[in-house]
Amino acid sequence: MLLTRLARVSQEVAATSARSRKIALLAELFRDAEPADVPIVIPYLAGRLPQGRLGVGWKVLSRPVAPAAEPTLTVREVDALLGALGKVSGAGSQAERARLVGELMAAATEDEQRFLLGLISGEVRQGALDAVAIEGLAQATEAPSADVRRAVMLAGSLQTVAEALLADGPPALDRFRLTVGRPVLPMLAHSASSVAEAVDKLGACAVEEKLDGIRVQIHRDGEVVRLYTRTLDDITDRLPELTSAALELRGERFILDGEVIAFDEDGRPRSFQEIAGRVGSRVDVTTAAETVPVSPVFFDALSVDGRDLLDLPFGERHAELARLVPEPMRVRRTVVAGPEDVSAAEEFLAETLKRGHEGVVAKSLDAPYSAGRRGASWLKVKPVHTLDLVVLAAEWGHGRRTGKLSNLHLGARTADGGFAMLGKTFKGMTDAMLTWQTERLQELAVDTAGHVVTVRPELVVEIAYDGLQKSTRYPAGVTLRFARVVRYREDKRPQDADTVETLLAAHPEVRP
DNA sequence: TTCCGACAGTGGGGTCGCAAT
DNA sequence: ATTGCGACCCCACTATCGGAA
Repeated sequence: MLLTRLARVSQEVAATSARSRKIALLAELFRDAEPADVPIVIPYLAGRLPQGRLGVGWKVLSRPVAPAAEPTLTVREVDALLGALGKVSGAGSQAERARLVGELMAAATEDEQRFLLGLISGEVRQGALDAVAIEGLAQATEAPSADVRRAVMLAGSLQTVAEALLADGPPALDRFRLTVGRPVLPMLAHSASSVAEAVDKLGACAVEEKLDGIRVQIHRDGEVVRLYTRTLDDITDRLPELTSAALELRGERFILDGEVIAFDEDGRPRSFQEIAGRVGSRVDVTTAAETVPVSPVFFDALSVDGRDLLDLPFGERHAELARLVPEPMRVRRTVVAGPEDVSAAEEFLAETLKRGHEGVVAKSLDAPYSAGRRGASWLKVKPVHTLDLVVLAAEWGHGRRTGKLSNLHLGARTADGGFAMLGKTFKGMTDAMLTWQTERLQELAVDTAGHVVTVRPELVVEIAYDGLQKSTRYPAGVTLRFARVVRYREDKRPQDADTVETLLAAHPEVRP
């Protein structure tokens, strides 16, 4: 199949906003793909490269290359070239990668270049990723979409399911079962603004500590243990403590879901930054393990002794977990009967925060494990802090925010009467706010060159954030975690904004 | 008819590791 | 040695479609 066909379909998919139309367009293309093209065409149209990342980013992609006049590239040629690109390493590799990208782009027409650019940079912006591609695949093969989706979650890969399905038809879906050693996409949580709201929605539920670490799925088959992250990367070699912990458990074969965290000498949880650094360390694992030893804390069991527990209600899965995992290695929790019990849940949240954790997750006791989905049966509750900060500058947006000032630079007052930048945010704005702030900030602009518009520090904005963390980037030595806009405070003047001093006082556990 | 779940998009900060300077 | 870049951890929120209520 020619790449130009994919580029054209991707453009059509992007042009329509109707999801049903996107699905139909993808299905038509999938039907026409030759078997050898399938493992390439499916991920490409889901906006992803089968090779994953290539070591090529904006720096290389932004170099313009004269396009070819006629479309001649086949998807298999492109795949072969990108495959080679991903394998380049060692000295001179950056130049070699740039050369290969240049070669590919020179062989592509203008439309194809645009498509390849989006693909390699991970920004296809066609309004269809895996979930829509799954629907398209289901339509193309006349398989029930729920079955296809389930198979993809269990395989952890759209591509393998697509190949099997297009080769052998719907019966091939039966081959995808929960298997120890093959990671499944983890279940995710929604947010609730309070414990009361969460308990109200769920009724009888477990309220569990929410630990601020790294999600881990642990597989044991006899003496073999493997660990996977939320995105199904294998991190077994980086966390030897977890392998030991898994081997000490009573079961021989199981899949558990949990979080990796670390404690300091006083038994307080270490900061997310320290844990993420540890999990990210690959080269000198021994030293990293001595500096920041980690522990697993489990909260769910997906498979025990070859039995698939995914469809069991959470209450029953937890009973299995409790049989296998001793108390200290399980997440702390309390069970509430319903809204009449909300004070117990609130008390548990207060205790959890006192122990230094992030918040709680309320989980319905009768919900199955919805792999890969952000089910409404898990609701996280975290305390939210707010500040009044001053807008120091704004950046022009991309994609659907093109032409709008989007990303705000936020400052707090300093002792000398100036402002210290604490970070940026583009979150929480409605379209109306984007339009309004684009106009207002341009009135305040003092420097409009480049993609950052610097403004007079006069506009006060209320910002919500999850916490403070250390920073080497910002002048106060700290930055806000997950900052988002609540509303503009036109009733406040910049001299009414919060100061760095009060911010630091509110978070005594964080020192710049 | 209205409501709500699921999705895609828009990027944020930090850290590590590798290659280039 | 230091710097720049890319990959991957964590994440919030809004707009929109389309099925459920």
